[in-house]
Amino acid sequence: MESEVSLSRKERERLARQDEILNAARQVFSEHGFKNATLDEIAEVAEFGKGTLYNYFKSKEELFVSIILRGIHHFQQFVEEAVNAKTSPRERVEAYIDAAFEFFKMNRQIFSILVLERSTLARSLNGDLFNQFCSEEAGLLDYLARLIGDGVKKKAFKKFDPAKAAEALFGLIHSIFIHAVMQPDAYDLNGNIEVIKKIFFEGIAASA
Amino acid sequence: MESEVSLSRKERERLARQDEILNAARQVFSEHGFKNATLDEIAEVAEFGKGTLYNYFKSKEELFVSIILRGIHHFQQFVEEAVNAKTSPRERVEAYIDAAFEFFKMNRQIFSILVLERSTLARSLNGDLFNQFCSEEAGLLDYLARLIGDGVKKKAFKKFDPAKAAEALFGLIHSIFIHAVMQPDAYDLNGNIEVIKKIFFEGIAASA
DNA sequence: TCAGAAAATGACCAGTTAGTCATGTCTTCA
DNA sequence: TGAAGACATGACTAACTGGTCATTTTCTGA
Repeated sequence: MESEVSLSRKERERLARQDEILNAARQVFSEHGFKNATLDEIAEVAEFGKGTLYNYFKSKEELFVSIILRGIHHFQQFVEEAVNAKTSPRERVEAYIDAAFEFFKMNRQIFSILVLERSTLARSLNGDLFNQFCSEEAGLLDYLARLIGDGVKKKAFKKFDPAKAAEALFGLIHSIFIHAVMQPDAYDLNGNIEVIKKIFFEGIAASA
Repeated sequence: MESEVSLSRKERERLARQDEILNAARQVFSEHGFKNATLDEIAEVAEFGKGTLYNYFKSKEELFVSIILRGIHHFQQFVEEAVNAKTSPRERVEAYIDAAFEFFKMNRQIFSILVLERSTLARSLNGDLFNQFCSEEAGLLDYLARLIGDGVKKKAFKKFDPAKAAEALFGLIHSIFIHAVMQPDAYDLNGNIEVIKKIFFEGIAASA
């Protein structure tokens, strides 16, 4: 009984091995996509036998979803921290956008999974796991919608349905992620961030 | 030699059969996605033997790409017609947006393929076919960029890089398509079109 | 040190499916 | 009418891969 607050060595070791597997899987999934990735390759990269993977995860799907849910969590934590450092609604939304891209730059692998596969998840996953994903994603959207709704209340933004505006901003961010993932070199990421910020806040129409 | 300008009966019949196959394939691909769709099901829906499909298409990939390229062509034709009916830059871009959604409503199947699979095409297709798709898609983007560039020149729009603004508008439109495809019922399509138009032209920031 | 538990392993199985091809059917036209 | 080519067909094959499990290896505690 040497564990008081923390986990026993065995438990820690088990978690460390699970982490190894998750990292290997993230790499392989991000290279080949869910369907094309094979458990044989994941096992090889993780330096475990294939059978061992099944001591840690019930199925390929569950392994995949674990990676995605982890990624979403880290992302949400990261942007919340950045947003909380600001006070005015506009600054907070800008902080959100900046943090999103900051996180993207640091976590390309998880994003190439999230961004490229998101739209086909419904077909890749069984109902339960897909619903888990959906509610996590809805959480992300809700948070952004609250940020925007706050700005609307404070008259910093025009009268928009916050949920719809959040969806739109997601779409703008998403489109840049996709382009950046598909042409990793020679993509003017920073320039594009400025463009979508300017469009989202000011629009393209010339002032009257 | 009864054919002068048009095709012989044989050629016409062949094209008609090819069309049947394409229609069946579009239906099956839109239901299951590229990877999960099977040639057996396509053959069954088309009411041909599986072997027959190979008299018309070299491979599953080629069949898939044929459908996509056709879809893109029809889309481009349709929006150009709508855009040409207008003169001012803003009206033309609005016409583009409206036409895009009009076309979407009339062609859900092809869009559920284009929108859901676009991001994974690089992994589904061999290099040549993927490049074909890319250049077609680049054509779509170029056209929209020219519309916007025209507005910038005429001072109807702010000084934006037209290519980047076009990408952004694509992202906005795309995000609505995805949501609409993923939750076909109970999605306020028209409301969302208005929102992205308002955002794209005016932005969300309250006027100073 | 060693017996028994826990964990790792990878050959194997079963299901799936893109693509083939030998055979059968239809069309054409002399 | 019938020979010859064109076209349709679906049973079959070969390749792939998620998941299993009997066996081996490692760990643990007395």
